[in-house]
Amino acid sequence: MSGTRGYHHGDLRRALIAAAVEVIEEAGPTALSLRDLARRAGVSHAAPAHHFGDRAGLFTVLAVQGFDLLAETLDAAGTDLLDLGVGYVTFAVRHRAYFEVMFHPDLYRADDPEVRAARARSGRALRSRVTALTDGGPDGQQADVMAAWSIVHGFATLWLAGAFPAGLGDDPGEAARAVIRRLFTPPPSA
Amino acid sequence: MSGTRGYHHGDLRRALIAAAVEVIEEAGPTALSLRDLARRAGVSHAAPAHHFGDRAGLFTVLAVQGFDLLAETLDAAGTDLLDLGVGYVTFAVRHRAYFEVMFHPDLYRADDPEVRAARARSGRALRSRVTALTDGGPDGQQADVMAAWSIVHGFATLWLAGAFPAGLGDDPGEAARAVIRRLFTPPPSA
DNA sequence: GACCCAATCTTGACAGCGACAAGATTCCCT
DNA sequence: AGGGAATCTTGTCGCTGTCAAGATTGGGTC
Repeated sequence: MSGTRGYHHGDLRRALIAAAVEVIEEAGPTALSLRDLARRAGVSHAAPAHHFGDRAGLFTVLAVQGFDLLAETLDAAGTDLLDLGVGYVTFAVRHRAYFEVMFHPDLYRADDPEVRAARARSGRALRSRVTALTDGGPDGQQADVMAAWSIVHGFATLWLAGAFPAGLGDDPGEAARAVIRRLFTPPPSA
Repeated sequence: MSGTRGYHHGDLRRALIAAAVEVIEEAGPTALSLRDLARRAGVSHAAPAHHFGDRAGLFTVLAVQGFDLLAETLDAAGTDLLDLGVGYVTFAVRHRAYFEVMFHPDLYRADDPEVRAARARSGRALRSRVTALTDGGPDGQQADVMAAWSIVHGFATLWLAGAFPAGLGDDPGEAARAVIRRLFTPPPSA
């Protein structure tokens, strides 16, 4: 499994995934082509089909890995609600390729058992952390989670789409901090 | 310009845009094919190229129309900050096709002058309404706008992606109201 | 160590797509 | 009535995903 020589690649699956992440990072999921990935890995044009079945199969694998990575990130985030949110935004920007795939269910098989499980893991991570850090009533807990999720997800999405005005610097985590602070707290009246 | 008979379609541009919105609504922007649109409109496969140049040209037109539609929606929204947010979410769900295109700049020519102008219009609408409804200091105004935008945009995106748990009903506006309430206000302690 | 099966990868082919070029048809204005 | 411009068609090219069939190799068993 040392190199790419020989009939068998040896580590093709991993190589294809790595190349896919790179391509998506640079040009978005739409630009991803199985034939291009095969070319980059130095294998024939139909080799990827064996590992992923089809294009949706590859995206399905990426979605699973992405949700697992997000769950780990959230579990490892700081104990503060702000740090948790910054962790979410940082994940989206650092692992942009995974993030974009994860929240475009039309790209992959969203009802795949592994996807459901991975998504449930990251959902549990987010939910447990938020509910532990807010004191909304029993009725308000779900709305608290949704609010926290919405504000960080919206920030990440808008940041990645380049929708925010220029001049915010290049540290999304820092910019996100000032925004997330508005959640659950009245604005600092001047 | 009565029907589709004759060499000239008469209203092809509008028909193609309408068909595009329909397709995107059902299957996402990725599924859109110029040849399919031509088929639906009953014209030859190369007819769309004359009106939009290429695929990105069509998405560019949709982005312009979408940002203008959003600007109108925000201008017409209620005077409350909650109503403004509900208006944003309602726009995203009702005009899902436009919304998805608008915030995927890799689909269209984001630096197109008309796009810039339309985006500026909707940006101004959002900014002016939010700053009028919050009392954050001069330094905090930008963060206030970004926070409001983030929470409604995140809610809309997650709702459209089917990321929220089931059982929230089918009225995104109502569900959004409980979430947006968390902005700038402490949670209702039980 | 020889053998066989399954996993892996290749070759070949097909239909659909975006894009471009060149020609046909029609509208509109003078 | 005539002519230019706008609109639409036909034909073609390379690219893509997907399927089928064959070639090669690794790993386990006797």
